[in-house]
Amino acid sequence: MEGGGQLGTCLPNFYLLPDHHTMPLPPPLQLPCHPKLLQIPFDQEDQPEIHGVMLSSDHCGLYPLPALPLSNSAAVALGKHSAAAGSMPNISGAEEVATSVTKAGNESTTCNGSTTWWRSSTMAAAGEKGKMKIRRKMREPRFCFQTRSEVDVLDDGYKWRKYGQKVVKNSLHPRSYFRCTHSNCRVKKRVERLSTDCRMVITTYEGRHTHSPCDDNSSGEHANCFSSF
DNA sequence: CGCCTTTGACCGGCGC
DNA sequence: GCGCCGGTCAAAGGCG
Repeated sequence: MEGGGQLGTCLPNFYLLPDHHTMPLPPPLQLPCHPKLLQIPFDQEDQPEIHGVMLSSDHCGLYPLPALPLSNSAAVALGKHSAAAGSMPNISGAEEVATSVTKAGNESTTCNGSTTWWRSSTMAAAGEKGKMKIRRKMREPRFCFQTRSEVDVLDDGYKWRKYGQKVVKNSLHPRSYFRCTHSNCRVKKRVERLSTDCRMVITTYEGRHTHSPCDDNSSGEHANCFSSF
């Protein structure tokens, strides 16, 4: 399964967000190694939307989890507040936390949006193939980050079921497709290794969880359960 | 026995 | 229109 060696959680459960709400966060990714980069994919050109935070140095905790109703400002402030407040011990300074937004079609190959990722959900919703094109541009929020790791699949507190693996062009390593096992939760993630550096793992989340991580871990393995969503 | 991974087939979008 | 490509499905087998 997933989640080889886990690194100890080094992040608090709460961050002060810019709108002055104290938002409980899900357990951070428990990375077996150092995440190097958290990229922020975009959304539609007319609806730019930040989906994550880019971290430029080594950290042992990230919060790209789709359960977060991150607004644009929230995503930015998440990094700034947490770093500046010194609540993330491994973050050396706020200046190392940056954000970026790219637009559709300008994605890096590591975060490249699929052309049909929305198919199953929209097909189910539409009930017929002919209506798919109408919904073509509807996108789930996505989080993409890059991690240096020996294991392919990082333990982010959620339970995933692998539903496919595909060798993609210009990549030496196959891409794996996962779906959240929680009922009524359609969050997906893709995991692949960089062809240029096999130590780097690219993880892309699509959608937002409708539940907390602890819903998937009733054993209480994750002490940082958040209960507000 | 239930849940998981594996893997080939299938489908639709997109570029030419 | 055709072929390539990425994403998903679903059957089969494995494992606890």
